[in-house]
Amino acid sequence: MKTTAKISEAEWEVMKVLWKNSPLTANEIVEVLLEKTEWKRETIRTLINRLVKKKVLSFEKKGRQYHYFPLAGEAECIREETKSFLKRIRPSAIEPMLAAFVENQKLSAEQIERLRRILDGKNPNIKTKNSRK
Amino acid sequence: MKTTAKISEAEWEVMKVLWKNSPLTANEIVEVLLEKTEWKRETIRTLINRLVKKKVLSFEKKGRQYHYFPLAGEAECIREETKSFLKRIRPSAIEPMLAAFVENQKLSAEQIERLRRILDGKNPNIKTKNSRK
DNA sequence: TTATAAATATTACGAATGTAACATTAAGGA
DNA sequence: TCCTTAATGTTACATTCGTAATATTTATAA
Repeated sequence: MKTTAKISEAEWEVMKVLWKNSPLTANEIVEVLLEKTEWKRETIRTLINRLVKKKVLSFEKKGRQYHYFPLAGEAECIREETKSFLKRIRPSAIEPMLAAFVENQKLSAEQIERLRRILDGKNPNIKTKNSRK
Repeated sequence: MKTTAKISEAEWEVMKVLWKNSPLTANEIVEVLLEKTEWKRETIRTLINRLVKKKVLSFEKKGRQYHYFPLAGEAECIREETKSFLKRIRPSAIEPMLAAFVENQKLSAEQIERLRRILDGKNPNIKTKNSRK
């Protein structure tokens, strides 16, 4: 099932804004992103429109304004993106990836803990404790 | 330091071949990728040439053939890629990412174990319940 | 009712990407 | 030496992306 169209790097910025908080008018989105980025208003508008064309965003007309909201779920888009990301990496080269990953996101203790659980969960048959001691 | 030029998704396939085994002649690369992909020989040649232009690959002439080898290190490229990937994700949305990650790569027990160590290592100041056993 | 201003829509344009076809060069066999 | 063929090099072309500028529509104030 080919779920979501490919969202470009710049377009992700727009989606993040709306996943955090929606619906928002075009101008509200623009305001947020003028802060966070160097883009011109028009650039941001273009990105919004492209996302609508891709059917990742939609909007409801309220008078003269459009109120935008995401059609695609954040978790799902992230899964897609993750898959496409992982295709690039040779399995044997996974560690630099992980290291960069953990470095770049400053994970909270809880996140680390949950992450660890995910790891455990994926290998119910393996004894994880000190499996090679 | 802006180390490596951006490597496109298709180009990554070429790099993976060479990181696994190099130097290789153009034809050797082509053979490998004809197997793994649907690409025509010419497509693969184009990708190789673009990578040379990006200075991510280089080659040594041996008679009529070129022997290609990577200029950029795999680990470094992965770090770059990881960074650019993580920029897309809101920190709070990290879990779907992790889940997809662990699902998609079938990790060996060892990899899981090392991964766990990386997690431990990144938070020397936090005591997670198993970290200091 | 009409002008204005604030929305949205359309168009632009070069670089990168995916995907090749076609052209040229040079090494080795006839 | 000259031709063939296997290498490499050059060109192509439609999309997507980044980054906007310009045009058009429409709600509201005068």
